[in-house]
Amino acid sequence: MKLQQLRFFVEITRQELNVSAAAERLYTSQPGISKQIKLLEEELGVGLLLRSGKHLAALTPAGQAILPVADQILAEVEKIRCIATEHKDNRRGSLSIATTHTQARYALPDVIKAFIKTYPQVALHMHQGTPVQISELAVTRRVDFAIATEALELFEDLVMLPCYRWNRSVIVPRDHPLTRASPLTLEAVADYPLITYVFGFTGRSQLDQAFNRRGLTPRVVLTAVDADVIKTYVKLGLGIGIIASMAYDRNADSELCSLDAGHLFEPSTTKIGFRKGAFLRGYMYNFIEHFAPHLTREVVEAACGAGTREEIEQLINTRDLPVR
Amino acid sequence: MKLQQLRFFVEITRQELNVSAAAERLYTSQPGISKQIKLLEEELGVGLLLRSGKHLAALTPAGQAILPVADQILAEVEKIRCIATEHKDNRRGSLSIATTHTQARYALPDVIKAFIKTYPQVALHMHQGTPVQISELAVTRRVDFAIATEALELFEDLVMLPCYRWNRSVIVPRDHPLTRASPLTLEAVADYPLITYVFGFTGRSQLDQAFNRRGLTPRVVLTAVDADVIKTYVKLGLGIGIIASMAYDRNADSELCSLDAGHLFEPSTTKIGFRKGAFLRGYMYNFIEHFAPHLTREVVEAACGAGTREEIEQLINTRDLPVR
DNA sequence: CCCCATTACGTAGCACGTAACAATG
DNA sequence: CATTGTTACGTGCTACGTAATGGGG
Repeated sequence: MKLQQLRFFVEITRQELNVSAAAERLYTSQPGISKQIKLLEEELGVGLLLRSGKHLAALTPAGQAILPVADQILAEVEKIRCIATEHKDNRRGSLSIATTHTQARYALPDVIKAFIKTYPQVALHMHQGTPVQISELAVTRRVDFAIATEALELFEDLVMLPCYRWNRSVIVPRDHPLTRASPLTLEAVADYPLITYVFGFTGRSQLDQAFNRRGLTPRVVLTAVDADVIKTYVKLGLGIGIIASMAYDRNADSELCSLDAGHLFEPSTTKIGFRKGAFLRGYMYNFIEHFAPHLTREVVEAACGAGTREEIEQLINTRDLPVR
Repeated sequence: MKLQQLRFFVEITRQELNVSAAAERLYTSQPGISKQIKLLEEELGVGLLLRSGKHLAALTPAGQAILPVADQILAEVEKIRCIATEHKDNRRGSLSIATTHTQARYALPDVIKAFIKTYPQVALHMHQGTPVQISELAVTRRVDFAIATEALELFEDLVMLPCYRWNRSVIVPRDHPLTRASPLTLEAVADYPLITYVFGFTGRSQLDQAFNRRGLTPRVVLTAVDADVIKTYVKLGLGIGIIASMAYDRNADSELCSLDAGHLFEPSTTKIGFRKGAFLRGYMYNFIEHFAPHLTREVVEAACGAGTREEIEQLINTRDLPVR
């Protein structure tokens, strides 16, 4: 058995059983892959792929059972490489982060800036996507970290650490009637056409929950994935916006007025997630701690050692999180 | 990176950094290993082994970090082989069991007999040793199962499933005064010179505990690892014996009398253990279930999935175990 | 008829073994 | 001086690429 053979096998399944595509992705020839797979099957004495005529149709039961193990092996080979690099030069490497617009635009810049300054030799890669896409990137090891408020908990293979809590503000054009409503109530907010996040983004679920619980059905006229778009349409007078408080910038958004709505909604928690069993470089621990000071290396390592999410929750009490 | 290189590296550490010994054990040449290690270090860009003069002195920090990952990879390669064999022919294979004399001689024979009959193509290997040796064999994957009453719980890397409970009998020569003591008491037992198991074997700790709790210090004149030896010396009149009840055979031991002592001692629990993450062949599940009928495949799989020992205890209530 | 997997075949690279060498206790 | 690790070198194997073949949709 060769590591290559496992690599070939895994890649074929990743490419939906298309050997040619796998060959291309691995920069090798398609007959080479074909042959190695055949050799592997021969050595194991059992077929891995079902051939129907001249193309691959499915995995055999053996193939299905072996695939996750092969995948795991390849991940651990990477882990060895990673450990080696860490010991060779712990200031050089790369860091891939997948996150949503909100985090990338409003929560991360300061951290990233400081990080680049501390680790100029670490290549940073930022990926953006929906919470589900982000999580999948982390699960499939294409990024080191996923940072998001939603969806991370859906993936069993992610270690997920709460970073900070935040709440929302209602943003309205200057001298909008709501600026005089004091205190601000859900009912008052529900009176106006609403512009907010798309479902599945940036704590949208908590938002809906709050209205539902009060039996209110706000008139949502427009949804967007990011606060910048929302603010733009609020400025156009199409409605009032509800966005994460951190997304309001007093200077840049001087045409708008921000009304704190922290008392109207349950706070949301932004989390950082990474694949279980991943090897974290020294600078990765450092990044996490920059982003969420309570997540020291010790805490993160303890959380990795913990088996279940309940154990992690015991380690990190959500109520103690910093609030933004 | 090649699997061989990892194999070489792991084997060198297993052989206490002796490359020649590793070469011998892997049926290859020592220069070959030397070179591959060098290549591996070169590829990773970091030393794995510290050379002092002309022999290896220690692992570098990188080597220490990489070793367990390499070991894990090799284990998973084996796992793949194992899965393949299972799918190829699920009645053929091998089963290695490490256990103590007591289990091998008195608890296992029936199970083994039935097993061999069901799976004539499975090569059975029985290893004997102290509970600690047995556990280590399982941890280092040299055997599939460890079966013992003691020590298994000391090894974090073992999944450990309770199989049955048992208690002790006092064995005495025919027409010994104790045969007329009714009911049998600890005090009465402590009056006579005692022959029983060596410490660390076959529930010896529970035995000591019982006496201690009553402030008794029995006069132990002889200890042995197995009941056969104990019985021999009891027959010679050197003292009375305390052995696992199952070790008394009415026919073979007709010169001796067995007095049930179940009311004097806490029952002991015999467990079966195997390395975490191991792939269990179909016949292995079958073996376990033969040995401990409550450990069905479903229960065992659930226990493997469970993270902690507490979770396993919830699955398998010790008080519901069969008693022998 | 195009796409895709397999077979055939040649080559370049490399893993491994033998032999010689060096260092250590 | 015996043991052990490294260097040198030759060879046989094999992984991989190119070209040709064959089946399916």
